[in-house]
Amino acid sequence: MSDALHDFVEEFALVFESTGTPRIAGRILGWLMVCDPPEQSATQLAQALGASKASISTMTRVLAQGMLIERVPKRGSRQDFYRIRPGAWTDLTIKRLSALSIYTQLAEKGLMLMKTAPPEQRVRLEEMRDLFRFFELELRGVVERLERKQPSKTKTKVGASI
Amino acid sequence: MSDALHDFVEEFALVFESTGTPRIAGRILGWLMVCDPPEQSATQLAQALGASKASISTMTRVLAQGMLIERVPKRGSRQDFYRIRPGAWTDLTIKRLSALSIYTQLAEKGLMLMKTAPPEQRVRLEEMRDLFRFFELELRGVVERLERKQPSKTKTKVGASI
DNA sequence: AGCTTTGTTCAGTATTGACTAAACTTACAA
DNA sequence: TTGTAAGTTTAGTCAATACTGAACAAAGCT
Repeated sequence: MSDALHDFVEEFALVFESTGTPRIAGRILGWLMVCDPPEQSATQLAQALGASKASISTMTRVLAQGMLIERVPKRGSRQDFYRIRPGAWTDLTIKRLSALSIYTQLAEKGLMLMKTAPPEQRVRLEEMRDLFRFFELELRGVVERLERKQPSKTKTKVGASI
Repeated sequence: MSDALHDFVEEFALVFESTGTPRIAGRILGWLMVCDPPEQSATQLAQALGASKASISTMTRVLAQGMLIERVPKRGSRQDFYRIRPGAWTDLTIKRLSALSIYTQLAEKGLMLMKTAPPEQRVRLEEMRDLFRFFELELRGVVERLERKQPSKTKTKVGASI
C-alpha cells in the first residue's frame, strides 16, 4: 500500500471518526474504496491497515450490520471477503438526513409540555418545529429526484444502525 | 423546573450528544428553548441544570462561538445573560448539511491518486463523488427555498465551528 | 487423528475527554 | 479598603471506549 494511499485512507478514517464511528471502521471503509481487488479478506484488511484481527472482526460486523459493506462469498476459499456494498453511500446519507426528523419530534414533544404556556414562550419551539418539518418535506423531494437519477441504487433499508 | 421539563431537557441533551457535543451543551440548549424567561444568567443555568459554574462557563463560550446562543446585555446587571440565538437552528442545520461536501472532496482526492488506475478500480469513488455532488446541488435549492420562506433568518455565517 | 489457517470472544490496557472543585480575577457596593 | 457576587482558568478525577493479545472455536487438509 503506497504512502499516498495510506494517507488517503487515514484522512477518510478521520472524517468518518468525526461522525462517531471508531477510527478503524473508517480505515476499513476507506481502504475498501480504493483497494485492488475491491474484495478483501479479513486477514488482508488486518495486514493492510496494521490492525488486530480482533478489531477487524468486530468492525466488519458493525459495518455489515450498518449495510455499508457486505460479505462476498468466494468459491473454494473459507476466508471471509468483504467489499463496499453498492449503494452504501446513498443509503447512509439518506439515513442520516432522515435522522433530522428527530428534531421535529423533539420540538413537538416540548410544545406538548408547554401547551398552556403563553405564545411568546412557545415561539422558540414552534420555529424549530417548522424548520425541521420543512427539511423533512424537502428531503422527500431530494430522494425522489435521486431515485429518478439512479433507479436501482436507492433502496433505503430501515433498521440498520450506522 | 418541573419533572417533565427536566426530562425534556435531558432528552434534548442526549440527542445533541449523539452528534458529538458534550451533554451539558445540549442541556443548556434544551433549557434555553423552554425556560421562562428566555434569557438566563450563567448562575441560573448552573442552578437549573445542576452543573458546575465551570462547565457553564466553558460551554456557553463554545455555544456562543458556534452561534447557537448569544450573550444578551442587561441594563443594571453585571451578570451574563444568554439566550437561543434567533436563526440558530437554521444556521446549524445548513452548516451541517454543507459539511457533506467534505465527502465530495474526499472522493475527488482519492480519484486524483488513482488517476492511472483502470476504470473498474475507479467506479467506487466516482459513484461516491457523483452522489455527493448531487447532494451539494440539491442543498443549494433547499437553501434558496428556505430563504424565500423566512427572508430574515438565513444568513449562514462561515467560520463558526459547531 | 493431528496440523494449519482463519475468525471470534473476552479480559485487560490505555487513552481520551467530560466534568468538577478550588483558586484566581474582575467589578461593583458599602 | 474590605466584602460580595459573578465568571474564568486550571489541575485533577472519573468514566467510557477503542484497541489489542491471547485463548478459544471451527473447518478444511494431510
